Amino acid sequence: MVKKKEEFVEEKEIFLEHIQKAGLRKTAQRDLILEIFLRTEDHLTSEDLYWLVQKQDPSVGHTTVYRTLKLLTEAGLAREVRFGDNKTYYEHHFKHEHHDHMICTECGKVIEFVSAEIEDLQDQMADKFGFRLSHHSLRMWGACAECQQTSSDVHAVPSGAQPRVRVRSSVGN
Amino acid sequence: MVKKKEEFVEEKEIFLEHIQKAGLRKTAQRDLILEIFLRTEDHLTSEDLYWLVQKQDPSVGHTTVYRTLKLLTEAGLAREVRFGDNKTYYEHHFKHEHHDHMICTECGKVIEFVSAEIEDLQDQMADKFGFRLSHHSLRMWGACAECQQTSSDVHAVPSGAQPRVRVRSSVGN
DNA sequence: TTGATTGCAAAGCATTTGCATGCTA
DNA sequence: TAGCATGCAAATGCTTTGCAATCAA
Repeated sequence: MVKKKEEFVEEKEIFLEHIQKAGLRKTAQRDLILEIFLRTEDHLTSEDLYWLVQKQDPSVGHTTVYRTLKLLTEAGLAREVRFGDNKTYYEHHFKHEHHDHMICTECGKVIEFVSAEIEDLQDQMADKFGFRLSHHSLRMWGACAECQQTSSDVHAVPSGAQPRVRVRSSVGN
Repeated sequence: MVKKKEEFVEEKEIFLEHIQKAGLRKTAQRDLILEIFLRTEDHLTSEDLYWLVQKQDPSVGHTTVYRTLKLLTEAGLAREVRFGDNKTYYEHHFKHEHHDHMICTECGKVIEFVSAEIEDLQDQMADKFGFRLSHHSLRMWGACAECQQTSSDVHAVPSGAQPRVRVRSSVGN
């Protein structure tokens, strides 16, 4: 069973469709960038992704990675997130249900969580103002369980790709 | 009754205290910037505030406004917010209870709202992960009631100071 | 063949920093 | 008087743009 060839079929189809609808073209660079992006389950900056792409094909430039990430975002495959260090991170969006982030200001760990209750309240709040919601962002900063034990004097969010802990959770159960 | 002299007494005291504790100095520029910031109930960028300050004293530079806003934030009088146009806005923080933002992507209007229910759920979620929360940010983007009626082709958030609609609200009542 | 795509270098933009001068405490 | 504050210019860091060469359709 040849698994490799079959990975991310759906995502690639979506990308192709988006590209064609917009009258754009499929290129080797875009394919490679998409491929590597999909393989990396992490929060990546354009810079981070650029270096990963470099390993496979040193001829690809910064600009193309930036532009492709924008494309992926438009296509609904990626989502931009910011954690407060003034950089734009990208995460998978397709088939990843909407989630929010808890960011540890000591070690930089990012916990993803899903809360249907919070989403419901948000929708209710929007309704109340006649607001038609397109998207939202909830981030909570603080110290994670581990960092509360180890008292450290490092307070900056470390650079580099942010580890991702994915958690589905509702307050109730 | 001389009202003018008595405005923002508490805020100014807090600022002075902060300044002295840090071994810094009270200056005419800082006083002016604080004064104007406090008088302006809006979401302001450093740039916005700079121009307001310019009107009163053209000798004040960009840098000082930037630096002073940082100071005000440290002192707990201001809070940084971002609405997605890649600029840092500042809003009053002292004696303004924590609130969240609903941002109209058509006209740029910003609605502030407070939801105790959402805050509660956030706290519960943090507890669940042993997270000690320091602060959070919830923003919701969409089309406001007015903009849903007037179909316009303007989609960018307009530049300049963002109008602020302040609303205290809970979903329940 | 046409026009989108690429990569480089340069430009943009918001923000920060170095430094000589000015001014509080 | 000591040393923090200021304002200018220059530097920074991330992102975008102009453009000539390349390449997909």
